[in-house]
Amino acid sequence: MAADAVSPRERYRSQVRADIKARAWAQLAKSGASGLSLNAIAKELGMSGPALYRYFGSRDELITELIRDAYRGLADTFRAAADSGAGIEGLAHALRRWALEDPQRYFLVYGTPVPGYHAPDDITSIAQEIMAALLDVCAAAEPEAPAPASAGFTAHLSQHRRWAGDHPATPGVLRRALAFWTRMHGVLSLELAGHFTGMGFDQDRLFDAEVAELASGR
Amino acid sequence: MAADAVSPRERYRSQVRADIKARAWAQLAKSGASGLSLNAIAKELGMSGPALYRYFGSRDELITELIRDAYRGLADTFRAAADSGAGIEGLAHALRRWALEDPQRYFLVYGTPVPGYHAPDDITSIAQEIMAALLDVCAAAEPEAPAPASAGFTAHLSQHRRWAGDHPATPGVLRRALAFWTRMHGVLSLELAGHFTGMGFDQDRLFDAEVAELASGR
DNA sequence: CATGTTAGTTATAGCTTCTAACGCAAGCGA
DNA sequence: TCGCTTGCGTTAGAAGCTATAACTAACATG
Repeated sequence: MAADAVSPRERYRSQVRADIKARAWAQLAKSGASGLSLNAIAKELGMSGPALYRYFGSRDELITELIRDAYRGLADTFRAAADSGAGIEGLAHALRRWALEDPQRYFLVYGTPVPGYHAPDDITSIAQEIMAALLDVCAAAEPEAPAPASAGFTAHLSQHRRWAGDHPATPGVLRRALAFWTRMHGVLSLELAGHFTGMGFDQDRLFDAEVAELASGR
Repeated sequence: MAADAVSPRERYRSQVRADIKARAWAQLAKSGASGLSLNAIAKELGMSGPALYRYFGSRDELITELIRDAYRGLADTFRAAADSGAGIEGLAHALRRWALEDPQRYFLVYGTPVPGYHAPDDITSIAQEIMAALLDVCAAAEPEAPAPASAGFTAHLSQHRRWAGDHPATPGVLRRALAFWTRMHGVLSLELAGHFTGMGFDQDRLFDAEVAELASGR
């Protein structure tokens, strides 16, 4: 029955944690990760600084939680796209929508690394979920075009496929998944960082062109 | 005669500025931009905190100077490669060498943007130098392969080429330069951020494969 | 030599993260 | 229902940061 009934204390606690994270996301979007201030969040919530440490042990712990949620959201987005039968183009556009929704969230996952920082294990396992969904989509896509220029590397991949876990992907699919990752990240992160602003061309079209070349096996 | 003789004061001043920047680069490589501390640098140089403000007006000013130097170094690297007749492969490997030399320096240019920050004009003009060198190399490369998948975008580029300045590049060259930028950045920044570590494959080979596909017009 | 410039100092304000010690109130078990 | 425990929030404070202000000492120039 009420085996999963949460105590009022826990209800309140998780509510406050959610409030804190909501403010943290807002600050992150406005000022970036370096501008995230626990003190400021506490004041916004009407409580005084150190109270926040009841909910998150440190600033790093809060940021790690945000990173975890970002990975989780991206994994869900990829999984939903893969399960709904989206092809490579569909997955690419789902990725771009997710990224444009909150660029700083994207950079939390794929942005500048902090030299000392190591993500906890459960985050790397979410990263594997993302890769698995990507492999699913690539495997279901059109039979791969040859791509002779990187035939050697594809052969290399067939002997170094531990990162794909137990996914039954052909070497060509592995190659395609890596190409998806590197190319989509390349065009997307430059766009999100604003390196294309003022250049005059249509950024939607650039992305679509990259997707088209990728999907056509080129 | 001694019209360009610098006074001992100026000599000393620029020497101290250089010392400060050297320490700043070291801190940056070790702890990233967020871990850069003016106080720590001052103590390392044997002077007390506020003395440093004689040389740099603020922390932001110092970081902007580092960003400027990073852009300058990348522009020089590109220019040298272009002038020595390097092809697309040569330029790509020059870029990768420069990036691996100091990953945080690369991320200073192409990493996570800080929402409020706008680079001063002289930095964006260095960015145009970089683009010009890239266009030179792409223009001198093999006659462009068709790349039919993005023919529409190439046509779009031919009408939005203000960003190329007065460079006499064909639309195909413009397209190729953009592809170089997005793809090389994609694979490089993932490598530098450590997203490939532990995946098992050879990162040199992945980069070479991406370069090969790019250079073959695919 | 006198004067102005510049590099360094200390003191201080205001911000940050984070720890420690305390009070109060809400929930839980008997 | 009573009392105990648990946990939340408080203030105080340490240690760090950026940055400014006021002052001193050394230097360069008229």
